[in-house]
Amino acid sequence: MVARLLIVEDDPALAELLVWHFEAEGYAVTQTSDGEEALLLAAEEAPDAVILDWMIENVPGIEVCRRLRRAPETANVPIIMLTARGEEEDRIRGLETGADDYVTKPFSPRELIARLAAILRRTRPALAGKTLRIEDLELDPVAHRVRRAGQEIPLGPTEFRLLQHFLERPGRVLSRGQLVTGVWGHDSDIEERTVDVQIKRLRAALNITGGKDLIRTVRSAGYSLG
Amino acid sequence: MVARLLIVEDDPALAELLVWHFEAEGYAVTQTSDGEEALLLAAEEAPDAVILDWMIENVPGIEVCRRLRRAPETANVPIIMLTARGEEEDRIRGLETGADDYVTKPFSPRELIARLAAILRRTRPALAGKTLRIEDLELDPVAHRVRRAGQEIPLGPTEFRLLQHFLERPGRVLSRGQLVTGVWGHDSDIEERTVDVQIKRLRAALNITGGKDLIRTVRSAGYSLG
DNA sequence: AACGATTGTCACAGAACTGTCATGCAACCG
DNA sequence: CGGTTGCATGACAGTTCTGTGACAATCGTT
Repeated sequence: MVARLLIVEDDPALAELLVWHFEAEGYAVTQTSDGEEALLLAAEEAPDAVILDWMIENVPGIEVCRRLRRAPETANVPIIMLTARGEEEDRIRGLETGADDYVTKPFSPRELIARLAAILRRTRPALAGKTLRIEDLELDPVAHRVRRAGQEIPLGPTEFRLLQHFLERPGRVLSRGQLVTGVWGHDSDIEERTVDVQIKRLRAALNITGGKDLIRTVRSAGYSLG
Repeated sequence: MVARLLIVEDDPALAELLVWHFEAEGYAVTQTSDGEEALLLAAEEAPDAVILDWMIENVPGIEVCRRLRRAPETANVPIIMLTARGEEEDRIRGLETGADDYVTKPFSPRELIARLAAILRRTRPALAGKTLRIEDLELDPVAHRVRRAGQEIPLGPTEFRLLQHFLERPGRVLSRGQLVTGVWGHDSDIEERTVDVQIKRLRAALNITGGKDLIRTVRSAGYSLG
C-alpha cells in the first residue's frame, strides 16, 4: 500500500523538485499548479495528504484549504501548507484554517518529508512505514492484522510473533535455536522440533488463499522467509 | 473537556510564559524542568500532549522523546519539541524520533498554540467536540450521546469512556493494561480481567440494534475497535 | 435512608492455542 | 542403491485465555 500525495505548486522548478523527492521516498505523486484543479483532484483521487502552496493559480491556497475541509470527502485529508511569506499571522491563519503544518520557504525537502511522515504516523499508521511486507503479504503490528493478497488471515499469538520475527529479518535463515530464543524467549524450555510444528501451522495459515509457500526450509540450518 | 498539557522547559522565564499562555487558552498545565521527572509525570498524568524542550536537566529532550515513545503508556502522546538550535539535521532527527512538530526559538506563543491545536484536532478530536464515528456508530462527546444506525444507545459512564478511548484509536490493539490506565486512570488498582467484563457490557450495549460486533478480541494482546 | 443503576470481582465453561510424539516421506551421502 | 539424517504431518492431551452469569459493594439520586 503506497501513500498517495497531491502536490499543489505553482513554481515549475519547485514542483519538479518536490515531485522528485517524494517519488524517491516511495510516494505516488500527483501534481498541479491550479487551485480549482487541486480541488477536483483531491475529491477524485482521495490522496493520503496534500502539499499546498499558498500562492497558486486561480484560487489562493488558504481558500483551497478551507474548501477541502468543508467538503465531506476531503475534510480529513492532512494538509501541509507552503509559503514564501514568513509572517506569523499567516502561519497562524493557515493552521487555524485547518492545515496540519505550515512550512516557510526556503525549506529543506528532507524536513518536509520528515514533517509529512510525522503527520502520516498519526493519520495513517499503516502507511507510516510500520507495516511489514513481503510480496503480497503484509503485517500491521499496531492493528495486529495480517493480510495476504488483501485477504485477512487469522493467526494465533505464536504464529503472529513468528511471522513478525521473520518479516523483521527478511531473507535471512534463522536456526531453530535462534527462533526459540527470539520468538519464545530466552528462558523457554521448548523442544527445537516444536519450531517445525509452528512453521507448519504458519505455512498452512498463509496459504489458505492459495499463494505460493513464502517460507523456505533450509535443510540442517533452519528456515527463512522469502 | 479540558486538555491536559505537560510542559518540559528548563528556562524559568520561558516556562512561566508558556504556562501563562496555555492556561489562558484553557489548558490544564503541568510543568517541570527535569527530564526524569517529565517521564514520571507523563506516565502518571497521561497528558493529552507534551511540549518538550531539547535542552533540559538530566536527560536530553530527544532522549525523553524516545523513552516516551517506547513506553506503552505514553507511546501515543503528541509531542512538540522546542529548541534554540535551528539546524536542519536536528529538526529532522527530532521528527524522526517521534515528535509531532518541531518549533525553533524564538517562536511566537500564539503560533505554538496554533500548532498544538492542529495536532490535537487529529489526535483528540473529541476535545474539540467533534463527533467520533466508525461505520454506523457515532459518539457525540459534547452531548454525551452514542448512536448506532441512528438509534440512541444508553451507556454507563465507564462504557462511554471506554468507547471514546477506542474511537480515538480506531483499529489499534490496546492491551488490558493500556486500557486500565487510559480509561480508569493510572492510579486505579483494577484487575485486568475487569476490562473483559466492561468489554462484554459495551459489546452487549452496542449490539442491541443487532449490528455486527465492532470490537475485535486479539487473543493474548487485547482488544481493538474495527 | 432508600432505591435503582453502575461497577468490580469471582468462578466456571467453553474455545482457542500449544507442545510433544509417532510416523512416513524426502533429501543426502557414500 | 541402501542407509542415514532431517523434515512434514496428523493426532492429541494439556494449557492458556476469553466469555458469561451471578453477586455484593458502591455510587448517585431522590
